[in-house]
Amino acid sequence: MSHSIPVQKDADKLMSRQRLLHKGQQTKAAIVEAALGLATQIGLEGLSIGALAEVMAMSKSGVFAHFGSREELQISVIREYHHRFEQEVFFPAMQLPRGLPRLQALFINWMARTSAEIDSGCLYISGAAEFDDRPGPVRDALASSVKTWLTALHRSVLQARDEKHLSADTDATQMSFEIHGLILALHYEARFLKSSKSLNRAKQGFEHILQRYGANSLKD
Amino acid sequence: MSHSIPVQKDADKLMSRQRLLHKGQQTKAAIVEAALGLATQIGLEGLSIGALAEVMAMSKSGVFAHFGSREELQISVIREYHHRFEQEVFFPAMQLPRGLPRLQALFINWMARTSAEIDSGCLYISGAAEFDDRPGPVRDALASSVKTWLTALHRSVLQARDEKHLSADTDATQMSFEIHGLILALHYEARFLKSSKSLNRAKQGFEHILQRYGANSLKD
DNA sequence: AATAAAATAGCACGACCGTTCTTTTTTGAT
DNA sequence: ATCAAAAAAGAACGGTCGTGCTATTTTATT
Repeated sequence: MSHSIPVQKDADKLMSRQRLLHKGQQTKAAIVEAALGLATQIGLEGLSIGALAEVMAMSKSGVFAHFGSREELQISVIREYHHRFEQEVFFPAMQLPRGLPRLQALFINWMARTSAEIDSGCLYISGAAEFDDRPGPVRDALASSVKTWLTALHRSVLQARDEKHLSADTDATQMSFEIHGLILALHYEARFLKSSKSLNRAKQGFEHILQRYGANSLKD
Repeated sequence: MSHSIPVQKDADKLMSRQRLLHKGQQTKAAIVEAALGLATQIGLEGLSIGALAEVMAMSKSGVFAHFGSREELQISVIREYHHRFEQEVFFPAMQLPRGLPRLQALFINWMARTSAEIDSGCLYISGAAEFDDRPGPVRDALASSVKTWLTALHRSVLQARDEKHLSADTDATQMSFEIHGLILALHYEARFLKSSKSLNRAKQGFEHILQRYGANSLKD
């Protein structure tokens, strides 16, 4: 009440609202992080509020209140994964020049994200298997994230062609499909079959694809 | 008691034992078939005895008694899938001459099994995602089946090389890896992303791989 | 220090889970 | 037709699930 100008008052209210929600958002972020860890191990479907509460040393209802439903929790996990995928795979590659360098970086980062870490799997892959026959908002969120990423990959192939790093008749969709296959095979053989060589298999497969689509030398 | 010779009596006993177990095995087979249908839709983990009993119009305990545990039911489903995979993918291809024709048939049949049918997914793919971090007998049964099949594919590549249908320096493991990737991409994009074009993408990818590994013309 | 709001806990619910028992029905050979 | 064995049903168990409701505690502002 001691404030002189209304504008200042409104600004304070905004500030206070932010701080008011502070603690809540903080723990919610921590819950989502833990949930992401669980989901990448046992799957989005296996993710249960009870188990999550135990990990967080909280009550079930305490955890639940942050989301309002299990589906909303799952969607929050997907959004968080999307965000990390951007940070670790997409943005770093965007730093590199368009064309082959960027495309190659996307693939390398993608591989690392998919299989290099021992414990965590790829939510885009495990989630697809779980939700391919289960319509609903969770599936929609997952598919939307995946499509965003695959579109970015596709765009990067197009750019590489435009930059004359790939032959002019390159079918970008086909090439993206084949690259996607390599990642999926890497994930499958590394995570399920515990094959240690699959990272090199994927790398070499990528080389084959580059040759196939007439990639020029990187130094030109 | 009216039988004259003991040998004949023993033979009858064997017959009767077979018939004695007849009805049980019959319904068990029907249950496994229904379970396979459920598992390919909602996953091996999602498969529940209650839902299965409802589909079969039986009691939960009636269904349960045939397996003794849920894990045993899951393993039975995996065995049944393995059997059908052999029938529909492997054996038909074995009818063709060694080398490229057989390899190509394996791939074609595999594609058909994986995605052509609208409703049912591939248990080897969905199962891998579910059990890549879940040790135990179910995972073991699944991995064993998958390895048997991938080994057969690998052997077929080796034969194609031996028959001079592929270039002499063909890395069979690498080529198998790349083929596997195509199937996985097909499954992913067809089933999850509902992309109708992916079958042709996979076919063309296979052509690219054949060219890459120096496949000769099929007619020679 | 007081206060309103936000965050968390506690408790209970109905539903489904896999599994174990006991009882009934069905089967198939004599 | 008899009868033992096999198959199926029925009922109940402890457990976990997601969720709703009502306290209680914590937070951040005045």
